[in-house]
Amino acid sequence: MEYDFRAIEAKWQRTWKDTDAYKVTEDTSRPKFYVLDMFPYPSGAGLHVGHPLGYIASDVFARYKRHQGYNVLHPMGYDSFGLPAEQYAIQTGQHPAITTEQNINRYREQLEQLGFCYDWSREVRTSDPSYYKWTQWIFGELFESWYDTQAQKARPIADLAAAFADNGNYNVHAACDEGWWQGLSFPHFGEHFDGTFTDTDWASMSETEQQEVLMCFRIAYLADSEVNWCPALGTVLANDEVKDGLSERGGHPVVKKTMRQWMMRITAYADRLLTSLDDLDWTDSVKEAQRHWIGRSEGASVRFAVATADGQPDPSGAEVEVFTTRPDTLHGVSFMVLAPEHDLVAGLTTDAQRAEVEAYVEAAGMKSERDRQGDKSISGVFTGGHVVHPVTGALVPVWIADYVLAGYGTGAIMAVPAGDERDWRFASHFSLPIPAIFDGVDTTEAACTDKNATLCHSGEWDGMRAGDAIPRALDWVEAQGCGTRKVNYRIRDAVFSRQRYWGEPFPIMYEGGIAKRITDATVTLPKVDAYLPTEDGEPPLARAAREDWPVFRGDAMETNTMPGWAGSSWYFLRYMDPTNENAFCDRSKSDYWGQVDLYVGGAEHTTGHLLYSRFWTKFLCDRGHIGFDEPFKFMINQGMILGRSNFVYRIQGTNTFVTANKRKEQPTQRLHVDINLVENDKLNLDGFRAWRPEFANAEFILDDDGTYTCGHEVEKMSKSKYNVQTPDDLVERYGADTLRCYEMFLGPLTQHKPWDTQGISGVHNFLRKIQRLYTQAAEADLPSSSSEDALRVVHKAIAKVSDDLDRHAFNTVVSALMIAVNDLASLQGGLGSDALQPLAILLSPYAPHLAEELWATAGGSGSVLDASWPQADDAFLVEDQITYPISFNGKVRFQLALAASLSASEVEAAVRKDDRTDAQLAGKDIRKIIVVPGRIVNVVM
RNA sequence: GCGGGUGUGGUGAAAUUGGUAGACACGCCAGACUUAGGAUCUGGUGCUUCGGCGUGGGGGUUCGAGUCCCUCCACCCGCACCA
Repeated sequence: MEYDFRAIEAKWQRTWKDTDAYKVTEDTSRPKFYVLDMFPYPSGAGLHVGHPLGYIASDVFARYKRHQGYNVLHPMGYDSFGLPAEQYAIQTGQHPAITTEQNINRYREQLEQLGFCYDWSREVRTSDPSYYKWTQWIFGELFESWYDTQAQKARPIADLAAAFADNGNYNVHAACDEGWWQGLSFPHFGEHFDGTFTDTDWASMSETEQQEVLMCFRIAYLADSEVNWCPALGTVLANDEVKDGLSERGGHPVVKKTMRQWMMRITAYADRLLTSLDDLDWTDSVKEAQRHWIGRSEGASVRFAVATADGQPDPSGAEVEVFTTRPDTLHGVSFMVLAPEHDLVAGLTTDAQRAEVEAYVEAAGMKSERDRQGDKSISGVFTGGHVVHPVTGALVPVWIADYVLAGYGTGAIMAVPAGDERDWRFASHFSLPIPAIFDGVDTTEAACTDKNATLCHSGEWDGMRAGDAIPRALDWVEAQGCGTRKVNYRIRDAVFSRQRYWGEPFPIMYEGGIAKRITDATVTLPKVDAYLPTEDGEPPLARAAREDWPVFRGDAMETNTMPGWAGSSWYFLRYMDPTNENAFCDRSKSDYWGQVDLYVGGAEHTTGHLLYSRFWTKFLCDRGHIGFDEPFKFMINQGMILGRSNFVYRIQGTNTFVTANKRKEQPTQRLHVDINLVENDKLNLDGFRAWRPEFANAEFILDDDGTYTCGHEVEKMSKSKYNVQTPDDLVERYGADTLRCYEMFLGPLTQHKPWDTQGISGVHNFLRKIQRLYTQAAEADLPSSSSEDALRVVHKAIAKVSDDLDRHAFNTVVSALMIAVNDLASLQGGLGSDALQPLAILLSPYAPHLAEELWATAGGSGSVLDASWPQADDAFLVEDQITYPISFNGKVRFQLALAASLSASEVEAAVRKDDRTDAQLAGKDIRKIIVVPGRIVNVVM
């Protein structure tokens, strides 16, 4: 009987739909399991075979867990705000919602034909108002919270206002920017204000002033931040869109512009984001990326007094603060370097140096961040100013250079050329002194960064190992009052505003210049006449008049939108309670479903996503909205499926194409050819001529057997390389079950691997073969008990498949099933329902449609979906005889079948007795015999 | 430069704790059935000078190493002047 996959798959997909087979609800009587895929951005191109790889793996696992009795949550949705739909809208005027809807429909169709066990009733779309209503709500909560650094958690902003009213900010430990009060100009905050205020001060402030103070402490806050502004294009550009101060597209001038932006105080969570990584079951590479992004380093903040012209500490108390991880090298400081943007540059610069310094600062300002980072050449300018060395009292010249970044640490460094490679290069380039501070190490040719070096010329630290001197130096610096211990982070607060249309509007209105949260309605996107920013640089939403806004409050609405990561930072929670209109997710539901037990997605571009969703999860936990503070307990990153491109070779200047085997005979041009015109690297000549008009009269130089062999190469799948394989074609030809099994069979999930359509036939044959087994058994009236040999095969498979799935080895499961089927086929009968029913269950995570069919054939009742996962019976796994490989000095020479019950010494005796042993010894003595019971025997001669 | 990873037949790969390297497939070769099917079945298929040699190269530990240690090389990914 034919394997009619089309009929089978259509039938079961209909049945599942009709019976709501994949609908899940909370059920406290059963353990839960949450399997999540990284939801896709629905692009216009649809899915290619690479996309479903992770979805198939998670689907297999979800089904496996269901068989094991878990209540499995396995949802799917769309990250549907994004740039491509907006760009399309700018070009065509079509509303991005329409484009998005079309793309989603296409995705849904493609996903559904693959037979995934998603509970579609839980689908979410980040661009849907019923979803982004709650993204806005979370933003509102962030806006109405501050971070208590003592309690190490977020708290309501009302608590902070109450504390201020009660006792000023004396005992308040709130995360905020250093010098948060700078930029605020209230009567109470005079020139010498140090950031501390009293309850009386607070009470004397106006409403507006109080709000301005509170804004400095909110977790979601407004602040001035520098962006790349391109007036000609009327838009803000990302750093990588700017080259040499000009826009990459069009070559228009770009200027740095300070804009008021929404920010997220993720820095408050830096330490928790770092430490809780240890408990996550993620790959080291992903965790390392998180650690690097957070970039924690321990050291000291050291203050150098600014020197007056006569070399005395400036009486105004002006100081340059630097961050260093190597306070032990303090005696090696021979100069100081400030970032060109540093506040004190102007003040330190002497008149003689002013022109040169200003030119350098201006040039640095013109360069984009990216160019500055890409340029490794050494440049810098002496300011003419000096600071006083806190230990030696010596004058230290101050330079500016763009290798010092304004955005990291304090934007200033103490340069120790003997102990730092960059400082060393700078010193030798400008012929600055390189004081020797390491005993017996010549630092005239290179810096010494080894912490095992011994210090010298370093006062009381002489003779100490540098690494050991660090804590001493920290104590010393603190005792002297010229510095403090400090932990520095690389991570910056995240800019949360985008000047885009197709994103979440902020639930924020302005009243008297004060930003206020809108709580009485969902702010939906207004109608606009174009999706571009306005000419004076306002975001697209600023095009909307008051009446264009479905919800308008206050004097003005916030016109920025949220960045792409807003909606994806919490979507895993919405799946738990997708239609709740009163909460983002009911606490009882998030308590039940809890953390994601298995998160599957690509490792590319996930560092930010993971960081932000971890941040929001911790915040929601702090505020009591959920009961856990890490979203994804365990994560697998699937590898990319690469395309296999085919090439034809055109002889230069002709319309003649030469087969790959003969192309070396003349100069040729290599052209991508559509893989659909190639079978087994042989070109379909007629198809090629019909492919494009210019090839209609193509001539060919063929192989001697009359065929045209194409060249091939493994590359990323892309339309322009004509190597895209869609799942649709393959489902049509082989069925979803075959495609599912094949994608898993291809190789380890986490590895990148090339797609090879040829191999799919092997998996397809396997499914046909297994169906034949069942039909034959059914024709033999399906006995209830099978032969012992058959049961051995099945129980071996049960053990292997269960074990492999438990360690997420998805590829070897298919092999194990193939082996079982091959073995059963060669038994020629003896198959009954006690073998065939468990086998159908083993198959069902991979080939759910066929498994349903086989389950029914094998006399199973109901759907296979809820059949309990079979247990391997040890009685069928133990062998009574073991064929030992007998090796001599590690080389296997013959096999010896022995009873499995024999002890090691009995095995040894049997080996000694065997005639073949004597032959191998050839007169030599046996020094030792190693017996590994059940495994191997090694005779040492 | 730093961090992470990978390296095994013609190809995708397997080998879970150190115990017969190459399972399972693709491809290829030969044959059968048939005559044109994207069909099915059977057998073979790491290399070999038939002694052996083989998991990127070299060294080590071990009775025994793809697996552990040292070292070097190649490739891929991420970060990249982070003080």
